[in-house]
Amino acid sequence: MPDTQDPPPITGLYFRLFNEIGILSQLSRAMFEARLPDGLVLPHFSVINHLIRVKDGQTPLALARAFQVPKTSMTHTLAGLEKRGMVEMRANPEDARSKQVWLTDAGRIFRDEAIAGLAPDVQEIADVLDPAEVEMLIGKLEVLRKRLDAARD
Amino acid sequence: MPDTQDPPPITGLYFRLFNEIGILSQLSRAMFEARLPDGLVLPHFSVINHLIRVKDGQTPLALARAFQVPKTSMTHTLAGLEKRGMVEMRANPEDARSKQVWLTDAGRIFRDEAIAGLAPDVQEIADVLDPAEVEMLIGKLEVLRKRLDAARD
DNA sequence: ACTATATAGTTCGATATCGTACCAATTGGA
DNA sequence: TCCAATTGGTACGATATCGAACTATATAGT
Repeated sequence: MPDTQDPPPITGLYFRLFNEIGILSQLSRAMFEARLPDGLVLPHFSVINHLIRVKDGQTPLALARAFQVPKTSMTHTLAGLEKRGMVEMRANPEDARSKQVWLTDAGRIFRDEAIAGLAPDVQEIADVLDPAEVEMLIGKLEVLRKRLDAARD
Repeated sequence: MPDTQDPPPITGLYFRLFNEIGILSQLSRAMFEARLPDGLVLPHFSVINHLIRVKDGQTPLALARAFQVPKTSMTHTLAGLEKRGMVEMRANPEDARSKQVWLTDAGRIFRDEAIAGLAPDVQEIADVLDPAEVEMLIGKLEVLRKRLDAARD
């Protein structure tokens, strides 16, 4: 049997951090999706929310980049949204290879209802972590994300 | 067109937090998996690592609970590990319905090599976030996780 | 002891994710 | 003006994830 070494303690620390992040991602996603209409998952909501917060009429590729997912994944997500009437895909008048993604009324309603349904959950979380702490957390996590981002290829 | 309301600012803050967590989970997982042998993904590593850190001989159900995944997902992960000779599944002498998961030498070697291969990445991250900050982050995230955990069913 | 219920694990089907390969349109030199 | 390289998007295949239903064993109540 090979002797198995413990990793350097520092490495273990960072492992724990990413493990915690992974579990939280999984738990929060599951909680979130439990509130969404059947067949819709987090990326569906995220895309709709992004189109409202930033602007609609964006191209699929721009959305894929915004969410750091492969463009094939975005194609799939958009197909689901279009099938359910949440968005409309139109030709891009500026580039015939490309398309534009436009929100529909159903899409806006879906987003409003999802946010409203989530409010109780958010309240529970606010009980254990106050807004100032959340701000601080977001700041640290952003630093981390930008670092990982820069390290990609 | 229905008028779309912005969510209360507080809700938006928590949204940003979970969004950041989700993106980090995705990025760190992708980076990690790029270092693993072909066909092995994060859950494979995580299970092996857990068996070493805690103890092997655990049942599939115990592992599923430790990772907060459905038992069907664990069955799938373990099947992949067994196919690659990283673990051995044996009957549980205490309960004929159940099994035990034991590490093999190949499993231990796989884990050591994965950790070694990851060291450079960890170093890069340590450059932007020192260990004390990481400790603090982990603490806050744990509070959050326990809250979400308690809210499940 | 017997039966109802609970538990451990797998099988199966649906959907998500993502890499490779492909097509069509665009762009940037010669 | 061509043609090569690039870019936007999709089709397809492999694998991951997970819920529902199923089998086998264990346990609890009578």
